Amino acid sequence: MESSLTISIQDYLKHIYELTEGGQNASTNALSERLNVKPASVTNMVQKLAAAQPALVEYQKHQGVTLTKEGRKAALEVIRHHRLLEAWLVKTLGYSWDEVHEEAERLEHVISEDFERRMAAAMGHPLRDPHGELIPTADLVMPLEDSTPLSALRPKQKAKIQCVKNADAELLRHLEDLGLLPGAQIVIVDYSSFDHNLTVKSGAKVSVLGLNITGKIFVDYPG
Amino acid sequence: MESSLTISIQDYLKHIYELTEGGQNASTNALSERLNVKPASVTNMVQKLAAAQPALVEYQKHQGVTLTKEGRKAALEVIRHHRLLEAWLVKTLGYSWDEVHEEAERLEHVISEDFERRMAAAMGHPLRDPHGELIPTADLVMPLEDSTPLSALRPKQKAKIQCVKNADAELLRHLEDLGLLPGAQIVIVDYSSFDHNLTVKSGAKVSVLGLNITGKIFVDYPG
DNA sequence: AATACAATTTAGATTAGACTAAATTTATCG
DNA sequence: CGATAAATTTAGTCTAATCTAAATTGTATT
Repeated sequence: MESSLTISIQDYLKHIYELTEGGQNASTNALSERLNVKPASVTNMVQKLAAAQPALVEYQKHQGVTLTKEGRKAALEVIRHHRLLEAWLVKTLGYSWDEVHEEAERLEHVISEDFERRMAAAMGHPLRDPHGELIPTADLVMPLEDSTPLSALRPKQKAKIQCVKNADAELLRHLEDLGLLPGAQIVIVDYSSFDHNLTVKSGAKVSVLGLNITGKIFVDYPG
Repeated sequence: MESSLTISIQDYLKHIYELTEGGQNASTNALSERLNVKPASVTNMVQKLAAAQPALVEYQKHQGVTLTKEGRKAALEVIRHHRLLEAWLVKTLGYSWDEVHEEAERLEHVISEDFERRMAAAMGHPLRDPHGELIPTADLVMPLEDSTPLSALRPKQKAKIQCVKNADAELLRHLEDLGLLPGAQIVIVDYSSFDHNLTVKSGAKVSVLGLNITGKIFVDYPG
């Protein structure tokens, strides 16, 4: 009985959170895509959710959904579970960063708070998961990102890859082949609007555009 | 999509398996108790299950349920997950043997076969879980128990505790306090039908009857 | 063999979460 | 500013798993 929220409510909260990070509302259509549920079903669910849990979720017809502060915490709980699990599975069972997401996706809903604490402690309370994503703290605060999007860098700048966001397994494997994992040192070779050419420290030259990239690569502020 | 069985079907199979180990059928009432579901619901579910998965489950009105060979394998899969998870959680996250059951109960339904393999490999393919229960093999065979019920021992016999079955968390804590964990050396002090008195190696004298015992303690054949 | 009790099943209702099709609202753009 | 497209919601249906209450079947006992 650790949590009275059903699995799918946790999923709704998580995806509402992710869609509202930029400050906007989460539209039923956007949620529909992410959840693989038809828009009409999302409307229905979101209406019930807002009626049943007004402390978590705010909904207005045709305006989409937002989370309350408390709702955001509930979402961060799920995200913390997910990211700790990814880190844990990579560390203790040798999962690779492209395999680990799917497994964590299922486990995140069923682990106890005790499990969460034990994992965190066993890893020394890590700040980031294997993709470099920030892990919400135990008191459910999302730390501030202290790095910069790739597109903010100028040619010749040196940087270290910090985080690879929203990439699917195939892209992750590709990036790994190229050595573009979190921690990799890179130098910006050429740069124009969306044509990011960069060289990893080893000297290999890669076109990020050539990877048909959909996610974003974040890097440390260069020193 | 690893498995097309829903969670509750897995639970039905697992409990049918456990109830039919002695060769009998599993009655709807017995299942009802274990699953915390009303008998009428069990009948209903079991009828649907047998209709939908005749390769797994056999059902006859008023005669209860049995598993086919294939059904038994499906059940052993869940039991293997459970026992590997218990071993894994105890080993890597420091869970105690009385805490670990509940967590494994939830996780057993959502881990992948890959997860199962990785755990098994990481622990060197253990034969028993923390309670001493045998872990079904990777090809889903339940190994033969090579130890003996406590009640088969005679006074003065020495033995080593191998397995503590079906005990709840409270009893497990009590047994732990007394040093009666798997691996403990014991000597049978007195014995009469159900009044098992035994002495642990350390010298403490314990009445197993006094513990109001509900599970069974299995021990190695004494040498 | 008759009766009574327990176990099991049937029948019908309920709930949650999804779906489709149709209606409505909002946005866009000549 | 009105027409059309896109997004959203409404209304009604479906399925799975449960429930309760009532009916039935099986079992034991005298």
